[in-house]
Amino acid sequence: MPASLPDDLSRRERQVMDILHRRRDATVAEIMAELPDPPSYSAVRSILRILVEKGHIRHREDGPRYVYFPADDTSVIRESALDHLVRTYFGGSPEQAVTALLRSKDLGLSDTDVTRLRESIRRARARGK
Amino acid sequence: MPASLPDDLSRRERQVMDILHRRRDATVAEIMAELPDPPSYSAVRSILRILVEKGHIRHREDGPRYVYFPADDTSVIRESALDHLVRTYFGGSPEQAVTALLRSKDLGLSDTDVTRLRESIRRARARGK
DNA sequence: TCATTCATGCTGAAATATCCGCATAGTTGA
DNA sequence: TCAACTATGCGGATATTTCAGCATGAATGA
Repeated sequence: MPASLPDDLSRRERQVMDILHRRRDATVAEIMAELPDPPSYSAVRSILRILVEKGHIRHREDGPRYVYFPADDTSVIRESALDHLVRTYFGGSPEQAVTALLRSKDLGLSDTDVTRLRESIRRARARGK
Repeated sequence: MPASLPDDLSRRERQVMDILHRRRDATVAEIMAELPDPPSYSAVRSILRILVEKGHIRHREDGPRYVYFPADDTSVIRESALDHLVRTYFGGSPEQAVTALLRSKDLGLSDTDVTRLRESIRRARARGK
């Protein structure tokens, strides 16, 4: 289960994996363009080669070039990422994480809305337990 | 804004930062105990020294020993981590992330509950916009 | 008191990651 | 056709990370 081994990734490797998760797939040139402080084309390909060896990504051929993409199932990886985030930054409490998300700028909810939703979650949870 | 520069962290450094965020603070021995495939005491202290130099952590003295803790404000770091997660794994949509969280095992909500809550969020959001 | 224990500061070596260049092969268009 | 362009495969140099050992000083307890 490679998804549960984030310790297996170096700095650059993690950057590349993030890009591939964001985009779903990408060519070498596209990855290079998105990398912070971009190294040479060859350097990017070296990293990709290593990621393939480690089994984190795969590639298909699109005409003359390769298109790389994450090897593991997206939903599994998402769950793993969420779990890690909740445990690391929110004391293992998904509720706290939800609350923080509800306050996200992009959602544009009022304080009243957030309070109300939190209450709904609390009730639903009490009911289930 | 060090919190927005996760690219500044090597593998071991990231592992240590995760531990410190989970625990809020820790001694060298405690960190060593939690590290996967633990290196020597000296090695851990080297990493801590680097993290201090980079400004990511600080320490206070507790009797004869140091207690290390993250240098940056927790709420800021949480927000930054959430933002990164949402952009990387959920197409920049906080709603999708919330939904995934609501389905979290630990919350124990039924499908009906989740659907209902999602609907509430959608409505609240439409109202606000 | 004073030996033991446990802490830190520092330094350098080993392991790993990062990066680039060269050789080669396929594609494209004049 | 064939020159220019753009791929990939591979090999190795450089830079960074990771690690451990030694010197030193404070706390501890017999």
